[in-house]
Amino acid sequence: MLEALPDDLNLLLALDVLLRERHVTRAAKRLGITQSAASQRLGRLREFFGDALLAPGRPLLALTPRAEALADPLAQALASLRAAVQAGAPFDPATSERRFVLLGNDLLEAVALPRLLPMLAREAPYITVQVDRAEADFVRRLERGTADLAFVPEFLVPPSSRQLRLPEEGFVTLMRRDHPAASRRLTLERYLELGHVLIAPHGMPGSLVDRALEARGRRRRIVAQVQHFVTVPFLIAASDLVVTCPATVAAVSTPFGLRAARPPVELGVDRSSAVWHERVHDDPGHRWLRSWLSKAIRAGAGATQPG
DNA sequence: TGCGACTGGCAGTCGAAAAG
DNA sequence: CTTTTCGACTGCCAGTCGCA
Repeated sequence: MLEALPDDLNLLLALDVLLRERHVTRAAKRLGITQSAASQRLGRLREFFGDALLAPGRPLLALTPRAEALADPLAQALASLRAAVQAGAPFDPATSERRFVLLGNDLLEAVALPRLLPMLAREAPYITVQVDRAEADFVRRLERGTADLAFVPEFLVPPSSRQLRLPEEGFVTLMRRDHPAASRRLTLERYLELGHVLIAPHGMPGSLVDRALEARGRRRRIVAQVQHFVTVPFLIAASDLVVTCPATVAAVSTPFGLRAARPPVELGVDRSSAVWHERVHDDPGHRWLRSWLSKAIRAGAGATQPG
């Protein structure tokens, strides 16, 4: 009879990594073992499950149906196990070698990391932080435990999730300081005559501005669409294009000497949240991360307002 | 009975070579 | 280029034996 679990539970850790990477060499690096050792673990897993699990493919190995069926339950089980182990263990930031995975956009990297990293150097020198792009599957990644926190628009937060609301912030329209429109009040008619940059992070729902304009039966001319916030100041400073964006973008654009104007359409405020899964709510390490986040938010409150 | 030394089996690692 | 296989080596662990 097939045993329920392999004798060596490290095999399941290896399987989890192999199914994620779909590449024996890369999985070996992540596991901290040699490629041949990873290959041998895969061999034992194949024998245990009586299935190839990973079939030859390019550029990545292909998951068999059995492996597809195993991937999610295995990831969730391991995530629960890690959470259980971590919940029972004291968390000391001074000695912890934990890695936190944050999901967000490049603005998170530009704004949060410069505050976070000096604090880590001071209080938690062995902890590492990885920022991945927040995409439509962020809920699944939190569930699976492959991410710790996601920074997303509030309307995307699932009702069941734990969340910390980030400070609301207004929108501004940015243009270069000597832009022909910079010296006059930005009316709706003038706004619609301009060429616009649309920031549309990959995989996330689209533009608040265009929805607001559409409600009034108007349309703007989008000349360029980009995925990243921090590249926008370069575009704006070097062209006659304008961008309408959260005020934080203006705050990180200071070196470019851009002019921030009040958008001529009512956009309300930008509401975002930091979201995490119930499973890690009581985890001491996760609590520590969130307490830092709360402090950083309070310290950084009061973003740039349009002038 | 407890302790330390020794031994054999097993699993894991590495480097090299073969295969696809 | 990547994966698989093979042989040599190493470390761990359980079992055995001798000794106090």
